[in-house]
Amino acid sequence: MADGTVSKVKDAPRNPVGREGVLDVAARLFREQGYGSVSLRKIADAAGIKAGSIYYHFGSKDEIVVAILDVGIQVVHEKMRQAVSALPEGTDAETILRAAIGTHLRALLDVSDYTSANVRIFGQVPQSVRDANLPTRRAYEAEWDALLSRLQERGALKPDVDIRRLRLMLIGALNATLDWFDPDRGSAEALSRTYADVFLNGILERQDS
Amino acid sequence: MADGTVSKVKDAPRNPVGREGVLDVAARLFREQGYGSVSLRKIADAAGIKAGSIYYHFGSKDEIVVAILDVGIQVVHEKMRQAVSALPEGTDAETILRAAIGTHLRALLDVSDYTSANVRIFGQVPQSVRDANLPTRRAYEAEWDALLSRLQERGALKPDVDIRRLRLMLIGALNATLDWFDPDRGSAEALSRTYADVFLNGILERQDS
DNA sequence: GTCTATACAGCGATAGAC
DNA sequence: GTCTATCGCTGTATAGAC
Repeated sequence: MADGTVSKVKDAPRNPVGREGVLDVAARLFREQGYGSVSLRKIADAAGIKAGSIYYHFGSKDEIVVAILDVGIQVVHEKMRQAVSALPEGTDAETILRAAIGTHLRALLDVSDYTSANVRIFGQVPQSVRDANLPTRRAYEAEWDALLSRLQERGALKPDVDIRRLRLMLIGALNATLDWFDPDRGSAEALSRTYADVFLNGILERQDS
Repeated sequence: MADGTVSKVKDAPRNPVGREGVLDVAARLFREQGYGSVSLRKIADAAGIKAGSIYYHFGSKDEIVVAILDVGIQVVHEKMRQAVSALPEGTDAETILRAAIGTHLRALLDVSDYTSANVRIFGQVPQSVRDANLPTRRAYEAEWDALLSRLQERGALKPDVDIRRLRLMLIGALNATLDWFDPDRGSAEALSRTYADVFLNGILERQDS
């Protein structure tokens, strides 16, 4: 207080929103309402600025959307990689898969508006925006394919399942939870356990033993 | 030709499109492009009429969408019920589930623009439209819940899985195929077999035996 | 970095002729 | 049953002041 910097006490809530602030607000709105229902005016309103001001930070609406889509994948990719590589060498396949599934599902349902916005609106945005997000997606998909291939090669997964198809089924099933997940009915953590149970062992009661 | 009816030979391709024709065209466009990208002008163009003419058949755009959503569920519901009830009494649980899964997936990927449009755009339409479609959806969901409960009661399914959650997981996973299914990489029929394999028995290689 | 003001396109919807 | 013409609204985007 007694140093050289000026501490503004009044007008405190009027600090600049900035590029980050716009992105955070936009990601939340896209997650909640989808692509078509969220206009630049709505984003500006929620951020506490005027619509025209957005163009100081971004060249177009598409530029905002691409940024959000990329961050959404990067967040879940990074968390998934860390969760798996944090496991001790020689960890069994079941534990590895449960970690990967749990991390993806928590990023989607608990952690990141960017990841959930990506899953929610990817199918709604213009083709050019989807194309811009593709390299980032491919990298995350490759991470999953590498993980699943490793497990299949060491004999932990059934040998006849195509890895690409398995990854599409798994990620697709997890992402679909966004449409109906309700934290009041159970945590993302508990849900991820159920998904792992079903994918790993199936739903049929086995009559052997 | 020699009877009392007049057979117009000229102007043959100019027959009226009608309510059905508009719905068919709209369902195809919604399936292909999503809700936000399909305007009444696009629908009219594809149907070979002018935008204003649509209002002779429908009171609003929402009315078109609700009609398509309802038909989409009714088609897959009816086919699923028929496929299951066509099986002889005493059919084993695995066969029943494979029939239900296969029917749902074929309706979605092969048979009906209405069903695929429903899955594609349901999350994009206004709340009022979603609400209008809810009763129809509930009926289909109840059909699945009844089927799964029957199988669980007769001891064919693991006893600890919540039926509602299992249905959400199953239908969600199947519907997600719409985002990536490519007939050039394999038929819907083959895909449904893989889904049944995974859901029934899981992906882990079993070390017993 | 944000504001005001505005241009311009496309949307759903309506009215009346044929 | 379809056409033409048009209205009002909302969207993205731009220009220039502060």
